[in-house]
Amino acid sequence: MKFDLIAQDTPSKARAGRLETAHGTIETPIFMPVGTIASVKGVHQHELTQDIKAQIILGNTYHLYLRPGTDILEKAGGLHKFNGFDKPMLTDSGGYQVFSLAHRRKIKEEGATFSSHIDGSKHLFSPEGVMDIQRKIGADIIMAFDECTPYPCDYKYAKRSMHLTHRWLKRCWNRFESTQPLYGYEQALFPIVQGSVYKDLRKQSAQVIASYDSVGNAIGGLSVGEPHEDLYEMTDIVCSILPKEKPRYLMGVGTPVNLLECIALGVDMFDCVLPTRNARHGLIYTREGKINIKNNKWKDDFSPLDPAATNHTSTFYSKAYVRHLFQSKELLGPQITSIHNLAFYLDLMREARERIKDGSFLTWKNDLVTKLDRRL
RNA sequence: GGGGGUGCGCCGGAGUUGGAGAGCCGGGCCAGACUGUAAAUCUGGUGUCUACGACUGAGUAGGUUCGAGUCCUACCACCCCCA
Repeated sequence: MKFDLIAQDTPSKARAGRLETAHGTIETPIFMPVGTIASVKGVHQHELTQDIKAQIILGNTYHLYLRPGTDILEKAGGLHKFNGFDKPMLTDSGGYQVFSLAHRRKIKEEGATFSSHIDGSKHLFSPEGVMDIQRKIGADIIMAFDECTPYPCDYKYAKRSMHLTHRWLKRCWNRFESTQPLYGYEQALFPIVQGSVYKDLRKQSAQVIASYDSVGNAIGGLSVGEPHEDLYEMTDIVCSILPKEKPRYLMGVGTPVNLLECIALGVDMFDCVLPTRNARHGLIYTREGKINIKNNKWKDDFSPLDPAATNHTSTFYSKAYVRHLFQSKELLGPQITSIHNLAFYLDLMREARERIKDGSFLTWKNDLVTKLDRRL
């Protein structure tokens, strides 16, 4: 797996690059739709690849381990074969579930013990075990097992947690290095920076993560409720330390404005549930701001969801029709808005790449942020 | 034509020895929230007004009572049974 930087913006720190994987090339900056349970909720693989041209999607180790289970995924020949998505995939390690299912787990040096949210059964997630599971799932990019700390998080806890994440990383790395992919193509392990909102911890963590010779690096533990200024400040500090020649993945971020600002700080990869979750709840993104398609005011607006979009779904269906589908609780409604929001995010990334390459990124970004700020 | 039953919010229910009510539960409707997905979920609002307080209201019109959604009378509407 190989990453090439093909453009570097100035005076912003935005970059454009190419990450080559066994399942295809990812052009960065990129947004990766989240498909936790081997499915980007409500969106067909065909629509992902043909209509909105997603380059890579996510899966989740914790969820896939619980259901359908690694036996089934191995039998299928890996996640790509199982869900039919033949482009790159990335699996999160379950570190986020350490955060979001906090009341169902206990953290020990050995790992995290979960009681399943499905049937209550007990499971140990150790760094080694999580590497083994991700080998079996077979995503192109796999993530280290970390603790995603909550916000707020006191300094003492953040520091202790960061060190635990670093020790877990060492164990992940060793296991990863001593095992082979199961399906004949290369996998890459991305380590994750932690340190909550503390500059010194973030610097320290970034240095530790940078010392690994990984294909790419990730920034975790952000967008968990902290102010945007903290998100940007921490991202900036970490990006200044992580190696330039490797892709940087900011986990779980974010809003369209978050993405634009973080691209300007040197981030290359993003994922977030916002576009798909909001879509299912009727909130759609447009260049004019976000709108709630369920609102009464769209009932007779027969204009397309987004006439400027580059994909079929967003230009084909009208606001009034989609509002009607939501009012009627038709499944097609959330399906259309999910595709639309993802298309919006991917269009944004596409234009960002072009702007970075032609040198007009910063003014374009600033104009767009001014326009979208407070609304996205 | 005769007998019986039922009538309160946008809709459907609940609400009996007559005892505080703009007032319960669903739905609908109107809004809001959502950041490595326990989320096709959750939260709030939904009589009127001169609006941190007032006013009006239970099919309609009367009556009994300290007090009526609840009891009585007439009428109206709808439902059921008999002709």
